[in-house]
Amino acid sequence: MNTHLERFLHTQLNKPQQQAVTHQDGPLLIIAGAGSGKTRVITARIAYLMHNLKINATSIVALTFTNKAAREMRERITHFIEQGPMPFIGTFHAYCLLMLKKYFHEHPFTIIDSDDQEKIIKQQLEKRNQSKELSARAVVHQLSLLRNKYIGHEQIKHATVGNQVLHELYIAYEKEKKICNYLDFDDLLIKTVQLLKTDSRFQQQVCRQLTHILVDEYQDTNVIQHELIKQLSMHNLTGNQAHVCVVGDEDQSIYSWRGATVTNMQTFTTDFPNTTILKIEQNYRSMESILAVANALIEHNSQRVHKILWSDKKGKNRAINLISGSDYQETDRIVNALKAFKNKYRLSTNAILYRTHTQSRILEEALIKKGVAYRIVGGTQFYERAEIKDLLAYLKLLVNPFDRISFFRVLNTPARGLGPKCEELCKELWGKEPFLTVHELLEKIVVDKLLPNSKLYTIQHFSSFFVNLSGLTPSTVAIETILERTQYIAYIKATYKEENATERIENIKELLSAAKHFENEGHHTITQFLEEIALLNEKITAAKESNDAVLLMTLHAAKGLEFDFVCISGVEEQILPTSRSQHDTEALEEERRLLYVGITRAKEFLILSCAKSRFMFGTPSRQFSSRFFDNIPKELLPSFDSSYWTERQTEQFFNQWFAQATFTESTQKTVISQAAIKNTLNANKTNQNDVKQNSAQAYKTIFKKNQKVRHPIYGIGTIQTVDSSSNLKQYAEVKFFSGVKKIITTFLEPA
DNA sequence: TACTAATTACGGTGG
DNA sequence: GTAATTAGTA
Ligand SMILES: Nc1ncnc2c1ncn2[C@@H]1O[C@H](COP(=O)(O)OP(=O)(O)OP(=O)(O)O)[C@@H](O)[C@H]1O
Repeated sequence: MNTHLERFLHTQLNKPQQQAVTHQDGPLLIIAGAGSGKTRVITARIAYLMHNLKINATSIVALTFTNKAAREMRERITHFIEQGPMPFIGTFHAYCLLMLKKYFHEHPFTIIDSDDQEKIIKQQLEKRNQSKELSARAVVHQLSLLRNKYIGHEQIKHATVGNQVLHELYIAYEKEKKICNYLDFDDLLIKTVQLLKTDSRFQQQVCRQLTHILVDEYQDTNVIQHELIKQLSMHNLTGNQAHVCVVGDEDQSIYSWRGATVTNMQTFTTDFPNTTILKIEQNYRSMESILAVANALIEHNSQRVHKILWSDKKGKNRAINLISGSDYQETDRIVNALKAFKNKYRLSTNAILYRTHTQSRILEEALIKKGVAYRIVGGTQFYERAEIKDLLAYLKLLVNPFDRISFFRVLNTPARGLGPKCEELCKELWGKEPFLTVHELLEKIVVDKLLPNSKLYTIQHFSSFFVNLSGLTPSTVAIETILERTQYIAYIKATYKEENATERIENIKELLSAAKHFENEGHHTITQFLEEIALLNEKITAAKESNDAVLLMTLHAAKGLEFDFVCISGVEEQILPTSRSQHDTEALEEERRLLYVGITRAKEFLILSCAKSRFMFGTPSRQFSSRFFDNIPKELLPSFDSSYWTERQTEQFFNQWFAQATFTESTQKTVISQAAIKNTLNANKTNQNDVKQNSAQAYKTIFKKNQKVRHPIYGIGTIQTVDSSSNLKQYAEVKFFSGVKKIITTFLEPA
């Protein structure tokens, strides 16, 4: 018996949690607020099942929607289960892929991402001369919603009746995928559910041993995932329904844009009769002053069941609203805050969260400049980079010779004279004979001499790239051979500038080391490699968590995680809530939940940050603080406008906030707002030296007419005139978005 | 016919 | 800032 676990069960869980962990009769639905220990229940329950009830690892499956949340679960479980087999813990998509890989062998398949989906639709739209009026992206999204909402091809098709265009596009899209042996992400779920319903052998193999199913973040599941759980629970050998345990929080539902519906939680009891419902309202994560902010905010949503979370962690003044003059200033302030907190907390317990990936760029710049280690989670992802996609396309062709998207991607990359005309010819031939492989098609072009001789030689050369390689070739060999034969590195060097080229070559090396990594794990062939990376988006780094770094990620990605210090950047109108949700109450409520999720990630300290101006799509824009601030009483969330603070003052501010807050456990009466304001005011009077020092330093920077410069408040501008007549100060007239301003050059830096 | 350089369009959260 | 598109050239 694992005494560590025993002790944990008795001392580290409250009553409802214990009940949830040990519950054995029928389905279980746990509705509990943020930070109330839902994930802890799931992980402890898995450990309990394995240790106390001696359930096999293979009989347990734990699912969730995002990679990050899945990883969090997996890591927490390793605290209980050090060795021996682990149950499957991962995303719905990963689980379905695994099942298809193991038990579905009718034909090999290639997994396509949303880029590829858009390409297929775009082609269809072009065929129909509608590529101008409809965006491929919108169509893909539309189809995805339907395919996640309706079960089975017929139902989906039926759902498109009434929209002739969508109907036809759906049919054409499905047909194209079939010809190319493609499965998109939605298909992983669709196919699995379909097989579970119709293929008794598949059903047997998948469900035979399955007796316990656990789902985290249930509020973010969509109809087909709900159906999957149902199917999975029905067919094990015991003849009884598998034990289903799901946990969720309606207030954290942030994926409705991809079909997630809290209805799944509301109707859970009807789909799973005799469900026991448990509720937990104690929050163990956040200081109560942070939780108060979250509670106040979420109260403003109309579509929710009233609940108030409470916390025992007494700490005052832990949440503030920080206002900056510009986005650049905002990032500087954030870095300052990080530096102040660094002494107590490891960097990796800090996170900067934002609404959109694009916001990360400017943060990244500031962090590099100030030498703070950081790690961006998600974002422009490794496997989305052009050079990686090119190489993977060659590899995918080895595995699936019907893969047209990959074929057209590499046919003329590196450029070899097989341009649009050649592409046109291929499409025409495939129109006539859809079931030709890429190689058969090229063969036909050569044999029938459908292009001038010089081109035919090029085609033969292209075909020779694939000779002696197959899906069974070891990954590294295949990658190296393709690199060699296509002269890909030389092409990169010739096409891109020095820096850019080396970066791309680095990425290619990274891909090679990922291949080596998987070879060492026993996935030797290129087929296996592609399967392994199909659902990945980040690169594989050997020592992932070892280097301590601040985490940067979207609010969506942060769900299910927790950090000592959280800073949410860009809490502004147009960003959070996003401009697209302005007039849609439901969408606005989801934005509010998104902020709620962000706030409730913080354990000790929280900054909601906004700037008065920001570069949006390359142009500067006046920003207004988010309407959500109006939902939070000022007493709970004091505001500080830092627009005119010097760096010294900023440091002092954060140091003081931090120092004061750390001893709030004792009766602490001064509120930070007073103390901090006093402090900043004093600093303003006494810190003249700062300015002088700065000016002496900055005077060395020579500013010229037409030079692009950056100002902490006005952002980027162009110098019109420079006035160096005074020997104390240098002035410059700078043209900003907001107009021409006369500025002391001390405040400028080259942009 | 294809390549290169210049111009223009576009931009949300994830698997 | 990037990707797709377009105009101009080999
Ligand atoms: N009974 C408990 N006693 C002490 N600490 C607890 C208890 N239950 C949970 N915690 C701690 O509270 C924090 C939040 O728990 P957990 O992440 O499981 O919550 P959650 O409900 O999954 O949160 P969210 O829904 O926000 O993702 C964790 O640090 C966890 O270790």
